[in-house]
Amino acid sequence: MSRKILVTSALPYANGSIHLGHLVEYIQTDIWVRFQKMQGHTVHYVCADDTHGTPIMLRAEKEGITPEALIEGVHREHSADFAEFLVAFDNYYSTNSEENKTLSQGVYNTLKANGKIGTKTIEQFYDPVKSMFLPDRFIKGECPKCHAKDQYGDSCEVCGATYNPTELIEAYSAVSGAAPVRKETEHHFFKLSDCEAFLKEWTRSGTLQGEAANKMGEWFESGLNDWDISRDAPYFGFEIPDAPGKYFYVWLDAPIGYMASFKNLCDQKGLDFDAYWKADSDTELYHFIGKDILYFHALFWPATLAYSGYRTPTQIFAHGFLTVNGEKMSKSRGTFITARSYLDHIKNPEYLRYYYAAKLNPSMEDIDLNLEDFTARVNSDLVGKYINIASRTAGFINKRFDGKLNPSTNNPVVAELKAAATQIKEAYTAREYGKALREIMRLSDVANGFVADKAPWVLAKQDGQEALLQAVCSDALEMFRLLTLYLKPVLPKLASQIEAFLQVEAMQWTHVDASLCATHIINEYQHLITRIDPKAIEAMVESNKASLVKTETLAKAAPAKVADAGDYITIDDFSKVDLRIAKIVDAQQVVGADKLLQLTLDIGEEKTRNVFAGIKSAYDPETLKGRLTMMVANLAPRKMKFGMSEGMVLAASDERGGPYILSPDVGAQAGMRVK
RNA sequence: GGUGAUGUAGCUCAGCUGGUUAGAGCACAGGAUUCAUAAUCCUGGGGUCGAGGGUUCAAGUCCCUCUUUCACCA
Repeated sequence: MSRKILVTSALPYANGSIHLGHLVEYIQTDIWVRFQKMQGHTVHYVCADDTHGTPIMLRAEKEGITPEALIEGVHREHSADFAEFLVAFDNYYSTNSEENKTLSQGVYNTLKANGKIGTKTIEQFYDPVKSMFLPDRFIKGECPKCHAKDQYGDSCEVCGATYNPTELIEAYSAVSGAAPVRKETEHHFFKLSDCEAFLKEWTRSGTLQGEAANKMGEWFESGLNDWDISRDAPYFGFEIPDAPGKYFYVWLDAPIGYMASFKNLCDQKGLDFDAYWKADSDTELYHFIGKDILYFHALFWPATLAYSGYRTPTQIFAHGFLTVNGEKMSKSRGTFITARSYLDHIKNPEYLRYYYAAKLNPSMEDIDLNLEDFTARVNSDLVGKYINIASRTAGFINKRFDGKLNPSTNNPVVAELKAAATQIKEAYTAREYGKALREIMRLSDVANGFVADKAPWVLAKQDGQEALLQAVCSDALEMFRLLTLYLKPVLPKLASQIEAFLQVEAMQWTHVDASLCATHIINEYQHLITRIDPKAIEAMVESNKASLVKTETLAKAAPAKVADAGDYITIDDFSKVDLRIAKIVDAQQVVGADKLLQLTLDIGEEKTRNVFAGIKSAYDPETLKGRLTMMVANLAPRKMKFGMSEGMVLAASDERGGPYILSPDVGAQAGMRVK
């Protein structure tokens, strides 16, 4: 019976590149989707970039572009990465879309009509310079436990303590450096506490893995709190319909992005959206996610759907994280490897797909990418065992029989391979990819054993054994065909090359029962896959270290020589320089200037100062507005091409980089003398 | 700190509801073979199953304590 299945992977945040950790999920999902499609089911696989929120807004600002331009560039990059890793989405969309806006607002309105939305006035940190509320991550300060400096607002990276941003000592805004103030604001909440009975029932209905259900139990025990779903302007996202200046928290519209992406696909393909999302839908809906976002997908998401009139997910499949060489991915060790870097060095994405598949199971355990093991395993399994079966037998068929096959009837090894189909199918279905591949490799060993046993190279030298030689090699290629079919969800590109080589149609699971029959003609065998050169791995790791090492080397470069004895100045000499803390009230591009920005500085005088600073190469004017820095206030005014410059802003630079303007510590005020 | 998971041969991992001398692949050693872009086949060495205690006729598998690593704490 053909099933109708909608599958999603979590939406990657449009704030960075896809790396090997992300790919665990997309490869896991893609394999499952390809497998289900091979079964003849109707499957749609959708995803999108998650584009909203403060980090995106601030990054765009820092880069001097609009958020829309930022996410468009990232979308292009992400799409290319996924395509090259053979992750075959039926639609890869964006949460910043009309469909998503309409759906999000619709969900909100229905929740509200159902009495599930409330408002509460809360107190939050506010950046008075930037005029915006600050997420915890953007508040830094001294850890209240171990007194480490510059720790984030939620936890300390030095001692591991967790706390509220209110507990930070000498808190400051990571955006402007200003001391945050407490400010009241009204927020909208989704009354999750009202949904407890529903969620307890839903959790128990087979929708979650065992470990995930345990985790849920823990959350139920500590009690469900209402969920804060609004954020104040400025915020990059969707405005709440009946609350001007309030926006949906990114985590509200992100999962709705699954629906929006599918809606967009429906409009392209003429599919029935409601058939998949209406409350009593008989289609299946599966979300693949990382264990870190279980909370959002197992609590908020089903509750949101249930109380806004939609169906809930059939199952949530959570996976663990990726470690590299047994440790967390690390930039300094060169193991923080981007998808692009892998493609540049290793080139073949199917190696990684194979390795991940060999490691994946249905649990939430972390999986390890051991680079030596990766090389050994791919080379041995794929090249040594699997491909070798064709490589060692196709030559005889091509050279001696013009590509014509003539298999035996009743080969027991072929029968064994066919009999394994059910077991392999069950393993894929249950996301037991490791188990499936172990079985397939065991069968490859059996096939190689068959070839060794029949020794076609001996038959080839004996007169009168032509028929047997042809049968042995034909049977080996039939085994190769079956193995390829079993591996196709994992190695789709290689499988299609092999389909061309064997001259067979695109393989479906039912083709297990087919056979390469007598007189079938195959193409000339060409070597399909090469071994991984360990040097490529080394080069990849090195290049990911590169940027960091470069910085280190530069840092070690001799700093400018400070002073020779005799070149000292006196304190009086120094006092001649009137250094002041200046607030950058305004910053503008200077038309016609290559290096200059025009700054309007407040140093506590009645009038602001106009200063031209040669920092255009390093700063976007927008990010400077509101910042505090330091200037020389008593430098003689100088007429420049673009106007009068009434002072000088100080900035650091040498061959290692720059210019970097200075920032005073928290507490400094515009106009204070620096001495 | 609390909670969930995790620790099985050098490496990466299987071991279902407890049941004969604990398995696989890779790596390693010996042999065979030479069709295959050094691939394949056969044989072998190697583990007090994180530590300690308990339940049981019987525990890697159940219970308790400690410990390793990872994650989550909205």
